Amino acid sequence: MNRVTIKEVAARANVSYQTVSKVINHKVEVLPETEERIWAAVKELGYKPNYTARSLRSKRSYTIGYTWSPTPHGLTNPILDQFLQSMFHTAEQAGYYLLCFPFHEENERQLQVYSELIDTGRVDGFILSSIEYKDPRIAYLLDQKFPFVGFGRSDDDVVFPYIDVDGELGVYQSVKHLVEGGRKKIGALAWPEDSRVGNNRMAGFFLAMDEFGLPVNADLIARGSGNYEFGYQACDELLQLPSSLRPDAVVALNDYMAMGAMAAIQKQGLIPGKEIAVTGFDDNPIVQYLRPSLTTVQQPIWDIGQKVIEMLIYQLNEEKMPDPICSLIPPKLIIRQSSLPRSMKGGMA
Amino acid sequence: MNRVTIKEVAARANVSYQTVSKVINHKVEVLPETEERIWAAVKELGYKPNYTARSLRSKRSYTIGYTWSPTPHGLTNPILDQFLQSMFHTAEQAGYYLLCFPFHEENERQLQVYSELIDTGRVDGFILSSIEYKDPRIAYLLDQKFPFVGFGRSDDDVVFPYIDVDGELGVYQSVKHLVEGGRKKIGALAWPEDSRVGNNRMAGFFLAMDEFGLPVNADLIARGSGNYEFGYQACDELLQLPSSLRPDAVVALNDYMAMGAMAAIQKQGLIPGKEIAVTGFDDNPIVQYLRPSLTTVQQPIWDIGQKVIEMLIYQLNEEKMPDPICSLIPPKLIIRQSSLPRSMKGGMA
DNA sequence: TAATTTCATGCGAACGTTCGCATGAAATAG
DNA sequence: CTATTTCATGCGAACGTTCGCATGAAATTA
Repeated sequence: MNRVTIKEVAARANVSYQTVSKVINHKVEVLPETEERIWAAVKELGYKPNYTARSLRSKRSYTIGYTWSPTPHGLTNPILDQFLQSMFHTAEQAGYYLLCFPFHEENERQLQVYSELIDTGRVDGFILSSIEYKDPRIAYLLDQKFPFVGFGRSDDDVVFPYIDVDGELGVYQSVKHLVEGGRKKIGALAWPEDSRVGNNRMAGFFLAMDEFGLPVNADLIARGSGNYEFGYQACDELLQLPSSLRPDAVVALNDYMAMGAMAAIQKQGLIPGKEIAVTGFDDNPIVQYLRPSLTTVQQPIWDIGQKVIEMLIYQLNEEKMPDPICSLIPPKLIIRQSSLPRSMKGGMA
Repeated sequence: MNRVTIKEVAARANVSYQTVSKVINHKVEVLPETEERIWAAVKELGYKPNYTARSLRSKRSYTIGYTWSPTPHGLTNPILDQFLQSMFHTAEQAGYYLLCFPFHEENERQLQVYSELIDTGRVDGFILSSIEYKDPRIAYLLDQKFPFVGFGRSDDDVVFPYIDVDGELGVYQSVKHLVEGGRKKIGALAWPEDSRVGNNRMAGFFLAMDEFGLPVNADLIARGSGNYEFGYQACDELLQLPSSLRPDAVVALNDYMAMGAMAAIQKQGLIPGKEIAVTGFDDNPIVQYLRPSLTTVQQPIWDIGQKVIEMLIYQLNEEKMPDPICSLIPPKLIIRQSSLPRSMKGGMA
């Protein structure tokens, strides 16, 4: 339990301890002979530099702070595990670790934790997710000039480093795929209009509808909490519409709503992917097993976790903003059975 | 960005900085008047003690290390988010944060990371999960006398602090419930015999079968990787058995296998919960939405995360093992449609 | 009134590094 | 052969705390 210090290494290598420090940190060239002696001593004694002392002197904690909004009850976060693991791995390679702390819904309390971590010197930077419009954390960190990188965007006029999935493109691809399958009356299951992520994804819906010359019918767009129940209920209501209005496809902004929609369709004795196509978003592993399996949009989570950390570490090392300061990652449409093309007969009618 | 130090506080309060330290840490009694002056200065300057300096001197990092085995591809970990959040909250209340680091499958590399964190003084203790038989981390940490608490057990003869879900009780309850519903030929979908968690849960199966006087038929017990595909395939094979042998209920050791089993049953034109009952384990939020909804065993994850942290902090503060050194938490059987009682006619036959 | 105890606060040192400059020997130049 | 440069290493200080003991004044006791 008694730790080896740099002085013991120095004594064994017959140099001053400061020289050991410099050699270890590659701050100076010494005689090959000396260097060898030092490394030998390090190895023989099993010396590992004390993190705290190093951190105190160099004013770097080699620690990255992260918190995220907990999954609402009744859902699981399909990307959390992979996102965290990819960040841990990328950070470790650069000699960093992640400090995870609780998420507080209340803005003031939330900021308190961030400022605590900054003022006590526990972290060198933050990764932000669960970002919304007017996110107070972004204003605060920009004001403090404290390094951070977001997974996701905030308001368009706020400039900060982030990586985001191109949700617009993802939904655009979904709609395009549906149209190519002969679908014409396309509905959507979305979040409320104050959802940053939701609006981004819906932009792809509107763009595609416009591009393919399809009318957007406001009655076919339902907004609510993005869970299974809402998807079920909203889709059930769509199915009550007179057959002239009833959608032949439903784009859901996440997989849970899509699963709810599929259940509602099946309850009516219809088959998702036949009478009514359904698409989701996220590619929750479970959806490949549904009957029919769900067409959805997959986000390259591992890449995102990696990039987000790399961007932050760039900021820490170079002390300037990354260039480009932000980037969008294209997601991938995974086509399955829930969006089979409309039979030719129907498509030509 | 210039941080306030304890000396500035001292200057403003007209005392020595050491006195400020003592007052802040409640190490000494001073005149109420002086104390007031100090706290006022702290507040006015917004002083937050530098974590690194404090940590260097007091040899405590106020940090807890944690890593976990990443979810295999095609699955999501239904309890990860809640487990982490509950630990973060509990730790925060005691002034601790969690340091999360990557999981390495290879034993030696894995231990390297643990020893690195210990030797550099980055953490005061660990929480362990994904524990298996002969877990090298446990041997190592016990040998180093480094504080840790496990979520889960290892070999029976290894004594260390842990909290575990009573998987045996959970499966026992499942079987009991099935028997009470008139089921007699009960099969199981399990992990391989080298799975610590699996064997614990299966113990409940055997206990219940024995207690209710039902024969255990080895042909009705399938073992494999606990995913959807295995559940599907194994159950499909059970359904091929001649009707005299075919099970009227299947106990799966997790929800994914249960979902696979339900799909296999449905493929045969049968209804889970009618001809063949199915139960799972974990209460993945999704299973309440399946048709039929899945009977399963729910683990009180929030409580476990809390307890595990409390046990560790007890060790850190008291410098002795918690008493009792380990405890089992009873899980809760959630009864849904996949395990409806056999119709009386069938039950009496 | 002198000796002792109590109380409130101060002081020096230490935790284990990194940083910037100093130093002395060897090598090169004039 | 002296003056200068280069090279390898050493040295003192600092980072911002906490810790243990010292100190001096006030309060108590004899």
